[in-house]
Amino acid sequence: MEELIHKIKSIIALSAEAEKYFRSLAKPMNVAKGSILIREGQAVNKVYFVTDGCLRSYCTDKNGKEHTLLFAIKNWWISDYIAIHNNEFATLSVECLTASSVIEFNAKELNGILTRFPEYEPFQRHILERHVVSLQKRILNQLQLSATERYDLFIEQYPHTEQYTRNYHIASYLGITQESLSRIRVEKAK
Amino acid sequence: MEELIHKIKSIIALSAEAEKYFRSLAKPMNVAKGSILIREGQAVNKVYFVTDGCLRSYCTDKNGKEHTLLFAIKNWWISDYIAIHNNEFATLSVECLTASSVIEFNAKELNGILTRFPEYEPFQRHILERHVVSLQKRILNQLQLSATERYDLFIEQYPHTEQYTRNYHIASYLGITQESLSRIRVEKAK
DNA sequence: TTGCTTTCTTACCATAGGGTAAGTTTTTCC
DNA sequence: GGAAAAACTTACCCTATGGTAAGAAAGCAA
Repeated sequence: MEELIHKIKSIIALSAEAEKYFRSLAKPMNVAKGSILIREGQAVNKVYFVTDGCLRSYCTDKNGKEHTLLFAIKNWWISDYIAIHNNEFATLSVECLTASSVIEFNAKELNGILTRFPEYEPFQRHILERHVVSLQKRILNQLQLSATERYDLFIEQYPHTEQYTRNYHIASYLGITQESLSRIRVEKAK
Repeated sequence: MEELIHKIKSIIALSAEAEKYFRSLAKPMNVAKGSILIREGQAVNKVYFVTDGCLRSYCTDKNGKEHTLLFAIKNWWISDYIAIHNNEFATLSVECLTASSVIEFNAKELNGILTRFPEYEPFQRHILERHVVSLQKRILNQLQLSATERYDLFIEQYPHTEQYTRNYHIASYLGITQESLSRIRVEKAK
């Protein structure tokens, strides 16, 4: 929690009052491995800030195959923003991959802070801009890199994440099958 | 221009003063087909709002192959946000696919409006949120759909865009070769 | 219109990655 | 610690998409 506050203060000047309000919305919690924080098809009204551990958001396609949109590690936010933005039911699930600590916020309340304390806006903007940049890079990587190159990049970008994730979590993030990832690993080991 | 102002006013209450300032930053211009507004490797300090026509942003990979990140049609913004956010030289180019009308803004100046008129923040947030949602959907589509399905979706999402674009523009957006797209079209025609 | 250039199509074969299923290893949990 | 479950690997063959190159069509310029 203190780290998050500190992070916010590094971006904006947070008044004592706004800080107090922000803290009143925050609900720190520990979540067990395997917990589902957001479930496909249900209403979404929470967003999570990860203080420790690793979570992922994923969707399930018509054949029952899972596709990972995001791994969230320390200092990332995770939720189903598509559902929140469009005011729809979740099309994504958010799953806890290892025992983690998160701070839960009610999405509407967290948005409300922007009305009450407009000084908070630049922080939110910072988060969103960073998010846009990382999504754009992901798309460009998907378009131009081979599966092996994407895997190498994943290892580089999420250095300690592999220990928390199953093989098929990573495969479903890279857009390949678990078996292909296994083959890639064999090749790399040589 | 009026449409953009109108759009802003539908999201936020824009004071007369802020509107005046906003207008002072806007530089409407007509651009010819084939113009390059942002060039890979150069400094980026402009963002463009499309009022008419069609543009695209793309990168060129190590083999000289182009990959389209975005088609921008009426009412979309386009630039190299990766470069702007990271304060780097452009890794993307922005090209005009048909004679178009755009409004040019200096990126820093446009950002400055947020400092001067914090009331503008929610509009910027709206743009960014919409952008995040559309990028996330694109990634999920890329992960779960076949080339044919992605093409169908493209036709649906960009209904009149095909007339402005070359075959290889669309192919490079879908993540396939021009030849594959050609084959897909033949199949669909049957 | 005529020719030149660019784009699109098509035929051929090549290859990255997918699917299945069996076997192996690792993890879980009692 | 040991049985059961889950995850991972491997061998086999399959399919979607890629690459090349040649030819056809469309766009453009004079």
